[in-house]
Amino acid sequence: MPESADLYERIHSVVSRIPRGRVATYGQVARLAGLPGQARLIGYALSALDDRSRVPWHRVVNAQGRISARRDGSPMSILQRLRLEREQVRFDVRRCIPLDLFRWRPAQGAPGCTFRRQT
DNA sequence: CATTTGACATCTT
DNA sequence: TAAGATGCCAAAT
Repeated sequence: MPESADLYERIHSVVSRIPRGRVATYGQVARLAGLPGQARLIGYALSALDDRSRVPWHRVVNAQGRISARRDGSPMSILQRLRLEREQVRFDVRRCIPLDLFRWRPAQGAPGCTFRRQT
């Protein structure tokens, strides 16, 4: 893949791979997109999305498993929770998603599989 | 062109 | 455990 591809495009590509009923953290998406340590960019890339886009932006949460509130106070975070619950993703009383159970594990290696991701 | 801001993560008090 | 500081980068101002 060309390195010159737009960062946002790469980010959207990774987010699009998150399967239904699972979530990924901003940092995780950044790492998978080849942008280690640039978790902030993920949110910006997602906010730039069009409403018509099919990218599952709602499957991205912060490192605590919580839905990040918008600065401008837009109610999108509520829609995000609704969409996740619609996919059977559960929240605990602290409004946190148990990442142990719902975190997306790309290319879940079968036992004995010698797959390694990006060096 | 310099600053500010923003859907974060991680380290350091 | 909680609160503050820092790194990072693209867009908006």
